[in-house]
Amino acid sequence: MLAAARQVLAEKGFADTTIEEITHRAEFGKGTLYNYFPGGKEEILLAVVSDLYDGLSGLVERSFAADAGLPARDQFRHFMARVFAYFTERRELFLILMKEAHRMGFSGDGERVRFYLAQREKVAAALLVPIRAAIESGQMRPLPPDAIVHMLLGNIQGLQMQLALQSTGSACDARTWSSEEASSIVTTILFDGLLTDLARHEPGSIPGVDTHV
Amino acid sequence: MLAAARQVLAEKGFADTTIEEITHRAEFGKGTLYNYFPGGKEEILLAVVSDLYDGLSGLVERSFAADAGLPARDQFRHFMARVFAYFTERRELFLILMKEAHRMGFSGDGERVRFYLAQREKVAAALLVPIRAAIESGQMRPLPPDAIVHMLLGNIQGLQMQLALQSTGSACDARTWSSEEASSIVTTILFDGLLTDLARHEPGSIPGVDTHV
DNA sequence: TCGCAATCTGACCCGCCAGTCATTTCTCCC
DNA sequence: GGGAGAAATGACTGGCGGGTCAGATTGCGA
Repeated sequence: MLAAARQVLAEKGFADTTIEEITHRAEFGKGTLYNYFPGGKEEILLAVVSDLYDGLSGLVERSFAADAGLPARDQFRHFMARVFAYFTERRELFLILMKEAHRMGFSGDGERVRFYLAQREKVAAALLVPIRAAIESGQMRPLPPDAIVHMLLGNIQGLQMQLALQSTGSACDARTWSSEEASSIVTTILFDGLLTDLARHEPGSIPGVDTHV
Repeated sequence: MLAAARQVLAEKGFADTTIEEITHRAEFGKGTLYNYFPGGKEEILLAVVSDLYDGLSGLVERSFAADAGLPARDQFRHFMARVFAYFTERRELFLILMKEAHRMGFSGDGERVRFYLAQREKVAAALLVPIRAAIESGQMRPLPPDAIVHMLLGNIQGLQMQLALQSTGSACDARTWSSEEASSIVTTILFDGLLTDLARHEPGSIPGVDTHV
């Protein structure tokens, strides 16, 4: 039942998904769905999203547990390759993330927003552990860990979008990347930075800003 | 009219927006909207999104033009601060980006996908110019420019989401960042990398990957 | 085999809203 | 002022889909 909902939600998005399509694909009657999910469409969306984030935070925990002891850089590179692979095999999860999950955070409905934040927190909390560890062991620059989490997630999403879009025909010019290449690139940028050594001044301090145009 | 549509779309999202609410807020009759936008709801969404991306790519061009001659690092730091400020002042644009723009890229409808890619291309093309320049001048690591674009956009979105969510009450523990702080953090990570010098081995090469768990 | 409860079912109801179009209001030129 | 064309209007309609509930089906224990 959840599987059917996941499929349809990924294909059409919440708004265009009809209860009938879900139940039909699950080979159930419409009323049955309301036995399991009295809250109707809304509740089933929440269940699917909650599942999704559980899967993600589980992946975070398993990945870093498997790589305990390795240098931080390798831990994160492996982790990202696994995330890319995970979403590549489960396209529908990524689509739901894109289409529905994020928009919940901005829905204006306090209830939903709290739910969304709680979901996101699952993943963020799991990621904070290895980040804090890497900072404490002196391998990672002591920047605000939350910021690192958000950038990491943003990067993954950005590249994953690129990977997803390139498969949607389109893409015209760009060559395509495998998830290994993608994770290498992300890791290089994140850990080593974009600057060449030539242009590097004094990494380690956050310089001040004056940016008024 | 577009302004009204922008407001309502930002508040409610495409699916929950009614034509009546747009026209009412614009102080027009419903029929009038169909004079200007015969394509109805769909067409008005496209118009708003197209506007949005024009604004963004304009910002890219203006920002880098204003900073021509500065080191790449400063150009990009200023640029990001401007983007954060831009979206902070125009919350509704960011909300539309979150709620509607991205999902178009995965809508399954070829027409929409092509439109979305064209919009995104506007911004990507504008960003490629300074990135290529920075690589050619030896200031930036010679990674695939498209990848850099996507990561940059992903980072901006990730942090901007954080900025937006922290204002939505919530946020519990985390302290809040200004757009200057945010852009400093992003710049530091992007340009200098996460590694401390201690842990840095040989920046400049992209190491191979073997990531099968 | 029967009876009862738990589960399933889908026809139906009802509110909602995109899009239409006959009518009214504006505008501008003679 | 008058008239013709353009622009604006909003009551109306058709259909669509979320949610309900009375009845059908199943499963199980006696």
